[in-house]
Amino acid sequence: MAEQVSEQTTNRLSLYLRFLNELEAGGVRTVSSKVLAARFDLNAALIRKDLSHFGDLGVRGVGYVVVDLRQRLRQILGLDRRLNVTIIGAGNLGFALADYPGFRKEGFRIVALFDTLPDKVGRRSRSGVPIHDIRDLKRVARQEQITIAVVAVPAESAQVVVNTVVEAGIKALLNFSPGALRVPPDVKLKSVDLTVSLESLSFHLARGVDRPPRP
Amino acid sequence: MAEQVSEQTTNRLSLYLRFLNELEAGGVRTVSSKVLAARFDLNAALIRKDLSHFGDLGVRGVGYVVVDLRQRLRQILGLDRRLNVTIIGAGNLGFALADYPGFRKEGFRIVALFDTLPDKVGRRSRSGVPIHDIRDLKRVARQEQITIAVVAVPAESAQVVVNTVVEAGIKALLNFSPGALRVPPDVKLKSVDLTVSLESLSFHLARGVDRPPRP
DNA sequence: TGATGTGAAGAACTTCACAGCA
DNA sequence: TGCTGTGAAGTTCTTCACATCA
Repeated sequence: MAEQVSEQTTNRLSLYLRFLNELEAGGVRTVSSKVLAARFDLNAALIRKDLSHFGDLGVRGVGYVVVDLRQRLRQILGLDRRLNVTIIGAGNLGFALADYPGFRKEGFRIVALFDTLPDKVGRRSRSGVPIHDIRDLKRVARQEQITIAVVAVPAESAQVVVNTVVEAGIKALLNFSPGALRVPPDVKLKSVDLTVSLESLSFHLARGVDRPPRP
Repeated sequence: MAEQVSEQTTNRLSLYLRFLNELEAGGVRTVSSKVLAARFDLNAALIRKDLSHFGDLGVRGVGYVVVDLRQRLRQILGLDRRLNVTIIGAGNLGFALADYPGFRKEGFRIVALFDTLPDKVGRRSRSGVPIHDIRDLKRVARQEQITIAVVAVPAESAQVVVNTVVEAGIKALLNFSPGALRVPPDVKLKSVDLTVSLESLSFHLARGVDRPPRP
């Protein structure tokens, strides 16, 4: 239970949790690894392995008790506490993310936007998130107890911004800028590279996605 | 050279290409797998393996000729042709993506937005992308030769929208909605799940990102 | 009986180490 | 000599198969 848990397992835990939310809302009492597997097109053993990292969460012969597993997953994922998020970069993407309803749903709160442009600073996003000057990041981060930063700035300024964020003591970053960024080992950086995603699609189109599957 | 190439390899090819663009702009003649490896914090052998899937692209004792490798990668990734992209969902996120400069850079052209709301249809995004009625998807897709669709709609409508896109003959989808979506085997679906990404960060915060690295 | 938890087998991916060639 | 291309070894992740237990 104290071992390393892989990134892949972690990501799947999120998916399981989302499904458990639905099941609980629907009043379902228990769920088996088989049902979870069917839902996500995964192997049932993989789901049991994923969950077994965190103790014996299931009941033999029965499956997993929905309310219990849901609560446990929320705890494991750290969603049982307040998570204050900031978005750096009040451009189109930053604004869209600030108002993205999906974030709010699982308990994340977008508490601040940051930018450098004087005519943006002082304003608010549509949903009311205030825009601060990036120079105030450290102070605001402490005041608002921000633990996660979303970086949505142009590629050129990405590394500088990331450095600023790290200096402000924030240990978890979700980055939307392209390019290789460096962070200290105690900081967790997760990147969403939109260009890589599109190019991967282009590759599949170029190759032909319908070539015969492995023999 | 005709074998299966893994998703992971494909994604890295995009990164290599981006770096080669910089090198070519800087007038650099050749680059070794070692230099590429240092840049991306990868093993040099991995880079050689990635590239060797596509023939003998390098020169022993020298490395890779920048202009040649760049051109070859663009070809492999299917970027040597026009790639017309549509965005389904003219909400905050859809608009932000439509105007995202990173897409245009590598030759992707956002040619259309789609939505269902009558007061959005007929308008244009800031950068001038016209918004169509989703019911016209099939016609517009053919007219504009759209090969890639970006899905940025609320979770509830995602599967319906994906079905519509598939019916319109589009074989490559980049999806931003949460949840498990189904597509036929000849369609390539790539999903960016923002909630999963944030929850993965939350997990690392909860566990402590600075626990001792593997012994 | 039915579904979990898990050691062992298998598959996929990465790194090592070196032959081979400019 | 220097760097690629690649078989073999190593590592990580997934699936199989079954003992175990409610």
